[in-house]
Amino acid sequence: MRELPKIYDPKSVEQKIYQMWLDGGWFKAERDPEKKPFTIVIPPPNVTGQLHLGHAFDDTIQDTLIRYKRMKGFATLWLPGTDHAGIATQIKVEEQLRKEGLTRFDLGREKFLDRVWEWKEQYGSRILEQLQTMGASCDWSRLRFTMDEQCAKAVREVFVSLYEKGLIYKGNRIINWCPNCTTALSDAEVEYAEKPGHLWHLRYPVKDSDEWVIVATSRPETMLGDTGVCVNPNDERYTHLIGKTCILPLVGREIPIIADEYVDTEFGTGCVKMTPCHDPNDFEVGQRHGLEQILILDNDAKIINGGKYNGLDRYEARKQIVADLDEAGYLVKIEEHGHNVGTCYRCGTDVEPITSAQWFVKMEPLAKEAIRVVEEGEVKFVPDRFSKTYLTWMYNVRDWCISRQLWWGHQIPAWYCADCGHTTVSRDDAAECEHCHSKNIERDPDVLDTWFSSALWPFSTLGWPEDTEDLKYFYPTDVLVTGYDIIFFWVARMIFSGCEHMKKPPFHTVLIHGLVRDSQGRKMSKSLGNGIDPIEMIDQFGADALRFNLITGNSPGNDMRFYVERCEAMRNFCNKLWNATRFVMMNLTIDKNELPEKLELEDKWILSKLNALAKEVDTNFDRYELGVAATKIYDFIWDSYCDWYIELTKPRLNGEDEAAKISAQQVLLYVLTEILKLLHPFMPYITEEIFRALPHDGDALMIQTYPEFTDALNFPEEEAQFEIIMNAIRAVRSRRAEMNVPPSKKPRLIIVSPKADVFEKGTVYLSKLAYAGQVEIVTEVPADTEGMVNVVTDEARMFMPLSELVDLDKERERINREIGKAEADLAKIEAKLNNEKFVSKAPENVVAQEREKAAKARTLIENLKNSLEALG
RNA sequence: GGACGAUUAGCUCAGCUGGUAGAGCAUUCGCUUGACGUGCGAAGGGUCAGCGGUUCAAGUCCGUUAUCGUCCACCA
Repeated sequence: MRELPKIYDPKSVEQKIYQMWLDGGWFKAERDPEKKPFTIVIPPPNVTGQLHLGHAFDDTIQDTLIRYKRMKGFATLWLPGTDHAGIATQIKVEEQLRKEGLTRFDLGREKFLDRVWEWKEQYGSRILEQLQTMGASCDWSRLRFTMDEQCAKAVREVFVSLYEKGLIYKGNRIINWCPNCTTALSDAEVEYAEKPGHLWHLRYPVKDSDEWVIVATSRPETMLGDTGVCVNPNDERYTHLIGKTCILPLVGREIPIIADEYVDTEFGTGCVKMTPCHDPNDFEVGQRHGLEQILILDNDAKIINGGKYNGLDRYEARKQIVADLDEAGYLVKIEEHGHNVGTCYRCGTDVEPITSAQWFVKMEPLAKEAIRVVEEGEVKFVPDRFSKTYLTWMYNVRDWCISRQLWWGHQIPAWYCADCGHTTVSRDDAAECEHCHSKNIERDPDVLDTWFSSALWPFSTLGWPEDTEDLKYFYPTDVLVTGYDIIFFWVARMIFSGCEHMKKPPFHTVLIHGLVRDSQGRKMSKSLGNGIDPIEMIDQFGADALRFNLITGNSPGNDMRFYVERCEAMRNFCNKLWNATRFVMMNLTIDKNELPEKLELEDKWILSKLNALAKEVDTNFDRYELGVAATKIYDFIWDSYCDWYIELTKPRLNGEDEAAKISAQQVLLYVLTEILKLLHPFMPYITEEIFRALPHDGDALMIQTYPEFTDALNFPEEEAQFEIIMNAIRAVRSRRAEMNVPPSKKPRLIIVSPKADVFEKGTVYLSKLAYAGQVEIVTEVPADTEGMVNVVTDEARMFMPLSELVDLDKERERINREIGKAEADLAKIEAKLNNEKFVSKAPENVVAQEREKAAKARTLIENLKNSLEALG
């Protein structure tokens, strides 16, 4: 038998164990027709990223589920991979280039992409290695990347088939433009921030008249692109102006005054300047009224088509234009006005609405099925409230802008003919225009939104569009685990993509978790410098401790604060389990894990509790209540097994009776082994390491069968009996603590109880755990108890001859206090039982429970009163 | 403007389908108790945000108010 060190050292264990799992090949998913599949695809982390606590949390949940299902006999596949993360990665490589004094344009597209691939080769596996330190049991043989050949094929197929169905189109529409990333963004990629601003009131003279209109704007510089002024048709102030024109100040352009219901008569002046190229609403109005479109900002948000302002940055232009308007007398007033500014979710730059030719996915037809599968429960969100979030979004979803003016990504498979103008969209790279067969064609330089390829992840990773064996066996996947922050980006798009291309939603459950925040509840971020590195936590406390910290103490969908102290507490728990094992091992003479024929009362108690635990844990897993399950296992190990059961076996282990010694070992070993199985999905490393050290069957703990409830080990009667003894022990300990009696002092303990037979079985426990010298069980109160310390429960009266410590007055006072409390309790219970409605309407077992409580309370009171009397 | 979440012990949070509250940390007291002081035993501490309702019974269900937070939409 191996000797274990006194303190558990995760560092010396984790790598070794992980290697052992890899060598065993147990992560590798096998398609087994005899088994049910259970599949999770990982939310692919950015290939250039580093593991942060959010990943650690997400991945711990997934690994726990996968390990549980694996032990439950499912053919499990946890498919790992990384995301090419278009903008994020491109920015990183461009930063690197900048240090060399280069831009991507200096290199050119091809060379730049080579550099990105180089970067990917260099850093792309870092996050995966970090994932491994967490203990992730991914099938690394199926590792995928959103830019690998297989995924590219899927992307191409999806793009072309959607195009053929008319669900992808190119259009000149208003989109969100990030001037820093110089690309279009989807609506989902814009974050809104409330910022203080102003409302400038500008005077636009009406042509051939002394009149003018005053428009209010928060973006005066966009006036350069104004092609109209709009009022509400029912606004009597302005009806006479409708159809007239005004002269745009500074520019001199003549622009029409139009009427549209869109204008709110209550807001501002009731007159709105129309800039169709740079405001989504103006764009819509402009379309309705055929307003001219004048683009006044280029890709860097500098003025174009703006005369003397050309080349100015948008904010610089604002200053100048306002100054010029003021000088020329067109500025009426400036009001303070807070407003929401859209910013780029990648770089934080203010986003500019710009009309631009981009590719879009037509969402309405796709959303229909994506709504149905959630409404009809084919896809369930846990917690359920997120289905509402999802549905609201899906109901109101607008067309998805999928083209990005980047180089890193899946290039759009569209070729434009210079001769006939036809667009060829093709699965294979086009060599000629499909319409006029001209070779004079050029490919669209843009790439697709990163989320376009992630949306296909649940089936592209399994081989689609090929009809592979993996796809047939593992699709649809089962559970998708992710944070609520990417429901729109990713979950929603996976669902409609799965429905459209696979005719089946990609998973039946979406398990949503919250964000990991710092100890003050702030989001962890680089700029705040409040991030905690999970690798550092693993280094300090072990992966198991980190995992347990993350999985407990939070509820699904809610954010959690991360406390390093909790990691420490969990590290202590590991150590506790480790030392329990040391205890078992140093007493172990058997080499086989089997239960004895004859079970003692305490054996039945612990086995029965363990059995009940297995059942509860199963239920909790079914409901995705992983934290609850983990806490129950923790409590069982620390309280039931360590603090009670191990202590209870000591008399047997140290006694003379060989058979008793063996049976204690057997139960200790059996329960410990079951504990390891129960705990393994949560704390894979330490449990596996301990399992190896114990006598065991099978190659590894991770492929053992998970414990299940069995009638054979259900002993409710014995459990209840043992609880009586435990209560007595607790009562004695409590009394002793109150009186400051040290454990070394072991007085005689006289027990008077109608349950003498139960206590008879418990004398050893009482002497061990209640520090009793000699335990005497009698049916009548002996005559000489006067002046002894009284300990009273509802099952027994106990006496300890510690008369030198007893202050009779204090003792009376204490007992009277206890009587008072017990009587108050009883009064409450009796009030309930005397309530006719309660007795008639409450379920029988509840009423019976109350009756039992009342009986116990009465006994307690009686016992206390007798004790009081006996004091004299 | 709309939706959602939170409000429980000093702090951070659990509490599943309603049956008079739990954990970790912190605090106090005691302990070389032959696995563990990263430990053991004991103790203190909560009108479960307020109000109203349903019910025999409400931290739990319903309504409402307040405070904080998140998301969505957005009127220039």
